[in-house]
Amino acid sequence: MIKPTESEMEILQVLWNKGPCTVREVYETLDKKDVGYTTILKLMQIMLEKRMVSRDTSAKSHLYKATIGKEKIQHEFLDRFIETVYNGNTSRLIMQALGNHKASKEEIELIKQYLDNLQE
Amino acid sequence: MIKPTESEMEILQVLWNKGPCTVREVYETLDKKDVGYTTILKLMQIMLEKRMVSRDTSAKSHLYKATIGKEKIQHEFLDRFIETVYNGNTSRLIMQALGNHKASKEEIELIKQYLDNLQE
DNA sequence: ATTGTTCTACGAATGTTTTCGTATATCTAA
DNA sequence: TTAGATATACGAAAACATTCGTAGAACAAT
Repeated sequence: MIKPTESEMEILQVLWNKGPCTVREVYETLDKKDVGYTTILKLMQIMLEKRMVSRDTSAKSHLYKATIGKEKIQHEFLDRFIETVYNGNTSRLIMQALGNHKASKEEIELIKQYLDNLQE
Repeated sequence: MIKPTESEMEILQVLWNKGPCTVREVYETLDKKDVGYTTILKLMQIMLEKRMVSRDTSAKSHLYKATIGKEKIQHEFLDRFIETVYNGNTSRLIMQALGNHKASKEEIELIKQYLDNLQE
Protein backbone atom coordinates (compact mmCIF):
# COMPACT_ATOMS: atom_id res chain seq x y z
CA MET A 1 0.00 0.00 0.00
CA ILE A 2 1.16 3.53 -0.72
CA LYS A 3 1.95 5.39 2.43
CA PRO A 4 3.38 8.85 1.89
CA THR A 5 5.69 10.15 4.58
CA GLU A 6 4.98 13.47 6.25
CA SER A 7 7.19 15.41 3.83
CA GLU A 8 5.70 13.63 0.86
CA MET A 9 2.28 14.53 2.14
CA GLU A 10 3.15 18.20 2.17
CA ILE A 11 4.28 18.00 -1.42
CA LEU A 12 1.16 16.08 -2.44
CA GLN A 13 -0.99 18.78 -0.85
CA VAL A 14 0.60 21.35 -3.13
CA LEU A 15 0.09 19.18 -6.20
CA TRP A 16 -3.51 18.46 -5.25
CA ASN A 17 -4.30 22.11 -4.62
CA LYS A 18 -2.49 23.68 -7.54
CA GLY A 19 -2.40 20.93 -10.11
CA PRO A 20 0.81 20.05 -11.97
CA CYS A 21 3.81 22.00 -10.70
CA THR A 22 7.51 22.34 -11.20
CA VAL A 23 9.86 21.63 -8.35
CA ARG A 24 10.41 25.34 -7.91
CA GLU A 25 6.69 26.03 -7.60
CA VAL A 26 6.36 23.39 -4.92
CA TYR A 27 9.45 24.71 -3.19
CA GLU A 28 8.14 28.24 -3.15
CA THR A 29 4.64 27.24 -2.09
CA LEU A 30 5.94 25.27 0.85
CA ASP A 31 8.15 28.19 1.75
CA LYS A 32 10.23 26.24 4.21
CA LYS A 33 13.20 28.46 4.81
CA ASP A 34 14.96 25.67 6.62
CA VAL A 35 15.15 23.33 3.65
CA GLY A 36 17.05 23.70 0.40
CA TYR A 37 15.75 23.47 -3.12
CA THR A 38 17.58 20.25 -3.91
CA THR A 39 15.99 18.58 -0.92
CA ILE A 40 12.55 19.12 -2.39
CA LEU A 41 13.85 18.05 -5.79
CA LYS A 42 15.22 14.85 -4.33
CA LEU A 43 12.02 14.11 -2.47
CA MET A 44 10.00 14.54 -5.63
CA GLN A 45 12.38 12.27 -7.53
CA ILE A 46 11.88 9.64 -4.87
CA MET A 47 8.14 10.11 -5.11
CA LEU A 48 8.48 9.48 -8.83
CA GLU A 49 10.26 6.20 -8.15
CA LYS A 50 7.47 5.25 -5.80
CA ARG A 51 4.98 6.25 -8.51
CA MET A 52 3.18 8.72 -6.29
CA VAL A 53 3.73 11.33 -8.97
CA SER A 54 4.35 11.32 -12.68
CA ARG A 55 6.12 13.98 -14.68
CA ASP A 56 6.31 15.64 -18.00
CA THR A 57 9.94 16.11 -19.01
CA SER A 58 9.40 17.80 -22.33
CA ALA A 59 10.47 21.20 -21.04
CA LYS A 60 13.62 22.00 -19.14
CA SER A 61 11.68 22.34 -15.89
CA HIS A 62 9.83 19.13 -15.40
CA LEU A 63 6.15 19.26 -14.51
CA TYR A 64 5.07 16.93 -11.75
CA LYS A 65 1.57 15.77 -11.00
CA ALA A 66 0.08 13.52 -8.35
CA THR A 67 -0.92 10.08 -9.57
CA ILE A 68 -2.77 9.15 -6.43
CA GLY A 69 -6.08 10.72 -5.50
CA LYS A 70 -6.49 13.02 -2.56
CA GLU A 71 -9.66 11.29 -1.35
CA LYS A 72 -8.17 7.83 -1.50
CA ILE A 73 -5.09 8.82 0.47
CA GLN A 74 -7.08 10.83 2.99
CA HIS A 75 -9.34 7.85 3.48
CA GLU A 76 -6.45 5.48 4.09
CA PHE A 77 -4.75 7.86 6.49
CA LEU A 78 -7.97 8.48 8.34
CA ASP A 79 -8.59 4.77 8.86
CA ARG A 80 -5.08 4.24 10.14
CA PHE A 81 -5.31 7.34 12.30
CA ILE A 82 -8.56 6.29 13.93
CA GLU A 83 -7.03 2.90 14.59
CA THR A 84 -3.73 4.00 16.10
CA VAL A 85 -4.74 7.22 17.81
CA TYR A 86 -8.39 6.63 18.70
CA ASN A 87 -8.30 2.90 18.98
CA GLY A 88 -11.03 2.58 16.40
CA ASN A 89 -13.41 4.90 18.16
CA THR A 90 -14.66 7.13 15.37
CA SER A 91 -17.26 8.98 17.40
CA ARG A 92 -14.63 10.16 19.80
CA LEU A 93 -12.54 11.46 16.96
CA ILE A 94 -15.49 13.38 15.58
CA MET A 95 -16.44 14.91 18.88
CA GLN A 96 -12.89 15.88 19.66
CA ALA A 97 -12.55 17.41 16.23
CA LEU A 98 -15.74 19.36 16.81
CA GLY A 99 -14.55 20.40 20.22
CA ASN A 100 -11.10 21.63 19.31
CA HIS A 101 -12.10 23.62 16.39
CA LYS A 102 -14.44 26.54 16.61
CA ALA A 103 -17.01 25.54 14.07
CA SER A 104 -19.11 28.20 12.43
CA LYS A 105 -22.91 28.03 12.43
CA GLU A 106 -22.79 27.11 8.78
CA GLU A 107 -20.44 24.25 9.34
CA ILE A 108 -22.54 22.88 12.14
CA GLU A 109 -25.64 23.08 9.99
CA LEU A 110 -23.85 21.32 7.17
CA ILE A 111 -22.77 18.50 9.40
CA LYS A 112 -26.26 18.19 10.86
CA GLN A 113 -27.75 17.89 7.41
CA TYR A 114 -25.20 15.26 6.61
CA LEU A 115 -26.22 13.34 9.71
CA ASP A 116 -29.89 13.61 8.77
CA ASN A 117 -29.09 12.07 5.43
CA LEU A 118 -27.25 9.23 7.07
CA GLN A 119 -30.24 8.49 9.23
CA GLU A 120 -32.42 7.43 6.34
CA MET B 1 6.83 18.68 22.43
CA ILE B 2 6.26 14.97 22.99
CA LYS B 3 5.53 13.22 19.75
CA PRO B 4 5.18 9.47 20.07
CA THR B 5 6.09 7.47 17.00
CA GLU B 6 3.57 5.07 15.51
CA SER B 7 4.93 2.11 17.49
CA GLU B 8 5.03 4.11 20.66
CA MET B 9 1.43 5.07 20.07
CA GLU B 10 0.39 1.44 19.87
CA ILE B 11 2.04 0.77 23.19
CA LEU B 12 0.48 3.83 24.76
CA GLN B 13 -2.94 2.63 23.63
CA VAL B 14 -2.45 -0.57 25.57
CA LEU B 15 -1.32 1.29 28.67
CA TRP B 16 -4.21 3.72 28.42
CA ASN B 17 -6.76 0.96 27.97
CA LYS B 18 -5.51 -1.54 30.49
CA GLY B 19 -3.65 0.59 32.98
CA PRO B 20 -0.17 -0.34 34.19
CA CYS B 21 1.24 -3.35 32.37
CA THR B 22 4.34 -5.48 32.15
CA VAL B 23 6.22 -5.72 28.91
CA ARG B 24 4.81 -9.17 28.37
CA GLU B 25 1.23 -7.98 28.77
CA VAL B 26 1.80 -5.27 26.22
CA TYR B 27 3.52 -7.73 23.92
CA GLU B 28 0.66 -10.18 24.12
CA THR B 29 -2.02 -7.56 23.76
CA LEU B 30 -0.44 -6.17 20.63
CA ASP B 31 -0.12 -9.68 19.30
CA LYS B 32 2.21 -8.76 16.50
CA LYS B 33 3.58 -12.07 15.36
CA ASP B 34 6.13 -10.29 13.24
CA VAL B 35 7.92 -8.63 16.12
CA GLY B 36 9.91 -10.14 18.94
CA TYR B 37 9.51 -9.65 22.65
CA THR B 38 12.78 -7.77 23.08
CA THR B 39 11.70 -5.28 20.45
CA ILE B 40 8.75 -4.24 22.57
CA LEU B 41 10.95 -4.26 25.65
CA LYS B 42 13.44 -1.96 23.96
CA LEU B 43 10.73 0.39 22.74
CA MET B 44 9.33 0.67 26.23
CA GLN B 45 12.78 1.35 27.64
CA ILE B 46 13.20 4.14 25.12
CA MET B 47 9.80 5.47 26.08
CA LEU B 48 11.01 5.51 29.65
CA GLU B 49 14.03 7.60 28.66
CA LYS B 50 11.71 9.98 26.86
CA ARG B 51 9.54 10.06 29.98
CA MET B 52 6.41 8.96 28.16
CA VAL B 53 6.07 6.18 30.70
CA SER B 54 7.24 5.53 34.21
CA ARG B 55 7.78 2.18 35.84
CA ASP B 56 7.69 0.33 39.07
CA THR B 57 10.72 -1.93 39.36
CA SER B 58 9.97 -3.44 42.71
CA ALA B 59 9.02 -6.81 41.24
CA LYS B 60 10.98 -8.85 38.75
CA SER B 61 8.64 -7.90 35.95
CA HIS B 62 8.55 -4.16 35.84
CA LEU B 63 5.21 -2.44 35.65
CA TYR B 64 4.96 0.39 33.16
CA LYS B 65 2.39 3.13 33.08
CA ALA B 66 1.77 6.05 30.77
CA THR B 67 2.78 9.43 32.13
CA ILE B 68 1.15 11.41 29.37
CA GLY B 69 -2.59 11.76 29.05
CA LYS B 70 -4.57 10.17 26.27
CA GLU B 71 -6.65 13.27 25.61
CA LYS B 72 -3.68 15.59 25.39
CA ILE B 73 -1.83 13.39 22.94
CA GLN B 74 -4.93 12.72 20.85
CA HIS B 75 -5.54 16.43 20.67
CA GLU B 76 -2.02 17.16 19.47
CA PHE B 77 -2.11 14.39 16.91
CA LEU B 78 -5.50 15.46 15.66
CA ASP B 79 -4.35 19.03 15.08
CA ARG B 80 -1.30 17.89 13.20
CA PHE B 81 -3.32 15.37 11.25
CA ILE B 82 -5.92 17.89 10.13
CA GLU B 83 -3.11 20.17 9.05
CA THR B 84 -1.05 17.72 7.05
CA VAL B 85 -3.74 15.44 5.68
CA TYR B 86 -6.79 17.71 5.41
CA ASN B 87 -4.98 20.95 4.90
CA GLY B 88 -6.71 22.44 7.91
CA ASN B 89 -10.20 21.60 6.73
CA THR B 90 -11.84 20.11 9.82
CA SER B 91 -15.33 19.80 8.35
CA ARG B 92 -14.02 17.62 5.59
CA LEU B 93 -12.36 15.37 8.09
CA ILE B 94 -15.57 15.03 10.05
CA MET B 95 -17.69 14.27 7.04
CA GLN B 96 -15.23 11.76 5.69
CA ALA B 97 -15.07 10.12 9.10
CA LEU B 98 -18.85 9.93 9.17
CA GLY B 99 -18.93 8.59 5.66
CA ASN B 100 -16.35 5.84 6.02
CA HIS B 101 -17.63 4.42 9.15
CA LYS B 102 -21.05 2.93 9.46
CA ALA B 103 -22.34 4.86 12.41
CA SER B 104 -25.05 3.36 14.54
CA LYS B 105 -28.27 5.26 15.26
CA GLU B 106 -27.06 5.86 18.78
CA GLU B 107 -23.79 7.32 17.66
CA ILE B 108 -25.49 9.64 15.23
CA GLU B 109 -27.88 10.78 17.94
CA LEU B 110 -25.00 11.40 20.28
CA ILE B 111 -23.18 13.51 17.76
CA LYS B 112 -26.33 15.45 16.98
CA GLN B 113 -26.81 16.25 20.62
CA TYR B 114 -23.25 17.37 20.80
CA LEU B 115 -23.84 19.68 17.86
CA ASP B 116 -26.97 21.09 19.50
CA ASN B 117 -24.95 21.92 22.56
CA LEU B 118 -22.35 23.67 20.47
CA GLN B 119 -25.00 25.82 18.87
CA GLU B 120 -25.87 27.61 22.08
C1' DA C 1 30.95 32.26 -27.68
C1' DT C 2 31.31 33.41 -22.91
C1' DT C 3 29.17 34.24 -18.50
C1' DG C 4 25.68 33.74 -15.18
C1' DT C 5 21.39 31.50 -13.93
C1' DT C 6 18.49 27.67 -13.40
C1' DC C 7 17.70 23.12 -13.96
C1' DT C 8 18.34 17.81 -13.13
C1' DA C 9 20.89 13.75 -11.37
C1' DC C 10 22.64 11.38 -7.81
C1' DG C 11 25.86 9.87 -4.18
C1' DA C 12 26.47 10.20 0.39
C1' DA C 13 26.01 12.05 5.20
C1' DT C 14 22.83 12.42 8.93
C1' DG C 15 19.05 11.40 11.70
C1' DT C 16 15.41 8.59 13.39
C1' DT C 17 12.85 4.33 14.18
C1' DT C 18 12.58 -0.39 14.45
C1' DT C 19 14.55 -4.67 15.10
C1' DC C 20 16.99 -8.34 17.36
C1' DG C 21 20.91 -11.01 19.45
C1' DT C 22 23.37 -11.91 23.40
C1' DA C 23 24.78 -11.43 28.18
C1' DT C 24 23.28 -11.63 32.58
C1' DA C 25 20.08 -11.73 36.57
C1' DT C 26 16.04 -13.76 38.85
C1' DC C 27 12.71 -16.99 39.80
C1' DT C 28 10.63 -21.81 39.96
C1' DA C 29 10.23 -26.45 40.44
C1' DA C 30 12.12 -30.98 40.46
C1' DT D 1 21.34 -27.08 43.80
C1' DT D 2 20.68 -27.36 39.28
C1' DA D 3 18.03 -26.93 34.98
C1' DG D 4 14.69 -24.39 32.60
C1' DA D 5 11.90 -20.53 31.98
C1' DT D 6 11.42 -15.72 32.09
C1' DA D 7 13.28 -10.99 33.09
C1' DT D 8 16.12 -6.87 32.00
C1' DA D 9 19.99 -4.26 29.76
C1' DC D 10 22.09 -2.73 25.97
C1' DG D 11 24.90 -2.53 21.75
C1' DA D 12 24.48 -2.63 17.15
C1' DA D 13 22.41 -3.80 12.68
C1' DA D 14 18.80 -2.76 9.42
C1' DA D 15 15.44 0.00 7.51
C1' DC D 16 13.67 4.46 6.51
C1' DA D 17 13.53 9.39 5.97
C1' DT D 18 15.67 13.71 5.30
C1' DT D 19 19.20 16.68 3.90
C1' DC D 20 22.59 18.70 0.97
C1' DG D 21 26.77 19.20 -2.00
C1' DT D 22 28.56 18.91 -6.34
C1' DA D 23 28.69 17.90 -11.26
C1' DG D 24 27.04 18.80 -15.42
C1' DA D 25 23.21 19.99 -18.88
C1' DA D 26 20.19 23.64 -20.75
C1' DC D 27 19.17 28.18 -21.35
C1' DA D 28 19.35 33.36 -21.62
C1' DA D 29 21.49 37.56 -22.36
C1' DT D 30 25.18 40.18 -23.46
